[in-house]
Amino acid sequence: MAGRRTTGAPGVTRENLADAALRLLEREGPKGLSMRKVAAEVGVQAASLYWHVRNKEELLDLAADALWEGYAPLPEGRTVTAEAWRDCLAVASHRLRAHLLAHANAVRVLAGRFAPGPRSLGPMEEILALLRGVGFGPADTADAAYTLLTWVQGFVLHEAVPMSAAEEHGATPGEAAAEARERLAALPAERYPHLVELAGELSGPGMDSRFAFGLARLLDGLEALRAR
Amino acid sequence: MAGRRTTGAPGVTRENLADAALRLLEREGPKGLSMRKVAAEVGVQAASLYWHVRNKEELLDLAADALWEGYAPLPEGRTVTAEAWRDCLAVASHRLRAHLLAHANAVRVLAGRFAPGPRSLGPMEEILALLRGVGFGPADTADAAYTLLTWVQGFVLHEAVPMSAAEEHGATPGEAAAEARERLAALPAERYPHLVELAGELSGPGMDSRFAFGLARLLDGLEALRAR
DNA sequence: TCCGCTGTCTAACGTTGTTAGGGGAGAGGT
DNA sequence: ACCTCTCCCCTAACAACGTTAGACAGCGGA
Repeated sequence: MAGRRTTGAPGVTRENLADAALRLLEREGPKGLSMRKVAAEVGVQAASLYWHVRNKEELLDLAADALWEGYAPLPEGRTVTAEAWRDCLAVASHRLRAHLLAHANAVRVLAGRFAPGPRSLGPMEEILALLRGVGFGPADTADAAYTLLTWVQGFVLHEAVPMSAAEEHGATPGEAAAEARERLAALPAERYPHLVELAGELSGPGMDSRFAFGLARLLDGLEALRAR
Repeated sequence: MAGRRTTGAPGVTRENLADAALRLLEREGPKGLSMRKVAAEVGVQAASLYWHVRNKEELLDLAADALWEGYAPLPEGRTVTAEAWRDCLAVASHRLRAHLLAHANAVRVLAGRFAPGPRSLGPMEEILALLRGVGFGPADTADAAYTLLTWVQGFVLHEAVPMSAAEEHGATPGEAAAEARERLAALPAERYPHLVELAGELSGPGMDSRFAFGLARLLDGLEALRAR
């Protein structure tokens, strides 16, 4: 038969459907995700999916949760010292970004869909634990974790969408960045003086350092709060 | 005839198509946006759209740009004093959030699509000007503006998606928040101890104060950088 | 008058999400 | 042995979608 699953437990389960959707998303891009293709991926006809899943919306929720499969919690046991909390939060943020960036196509489709499943709450729990563990109060912990997570996701969304779009168009990241820079520099300078001036700074491929900058500012802000 | 445009200059232009798409998005939600309906909204058959627009993707880019029509630049003229830059950045951020939140349905569809048009760069230019005006260097300005914008968009995305989804489902924001809290509280406490403990703090409808918190931390971080 | 351009139309293509209804395989009871 | 029930998949079809091809009406200029 044509399309058969390749990994994991055999049956047609909700879990396998979510995995298949994710696999398809990553392989064929956002437009390549249809019920029929997901069905084919698990070796079944499209209508059969509706036995396991209410509709496509629910499948996407499942996929959004399955995205976090294998997102390991921080190296267990070692409690976070009061001095090292900054570094711990930093590596947690970097891991978060890396994980999302590794599924750029999925991020593009599933953005804003994180919450329905328990697995997608893993990162939140991890960060909450970190903050509470070093003395932040309940309210501050909740707000700080929320700030950090929304920022990382907003950042990665901006990073992943052009990446995934460029790939779909058959361009390298470097080309895409260069084109973005040119578009900025070509703007009317009297209306957008600073954008034109900073075109080079804004559209470089140096996303790593940009992420580090934002993270440092955010952690500085949290440190100031903690110092009170 | 059935559907006719109601405002603006008469012809079928790219601009009017973008407006119609935006209007439709807000009125009927994300699934209500089809080429046929946009065409009907401007009083024309679907195929005619392709004279003005390459495809739906391009229409959405246009709409993402048109979202920023009427986003007035800050009260002109008055230069920002070195003491007031914090407040200025804060009101700029609040205006940004309010503007996005006023088009929650559109945000849900157009997320990550901000960049193609010049109008959507207005907020960026505004913030760049502010930062440069108070002494930040070129690189810091670019990174800081990027951080701020990505955070606001990530925040609003998380805020707008459940809002728009709940409305589609016919629920009030309060009900949606209560349901979210219950879902968090019902999680396995041994796997997600902090999420369960902080369910109340995390899922309250107090989005305004949560936004203010994140903004304050970010501005604190920027202030620390500037003080060096 | 004829030409070419602009902007719309009708008709159709293939694909999508989704529903209705049928059927077979296996378990369990009698 | 038979019946029945539940589970799971099937085929067939629907309306709606994005998109293309090609024809036609109105227009300005040669």
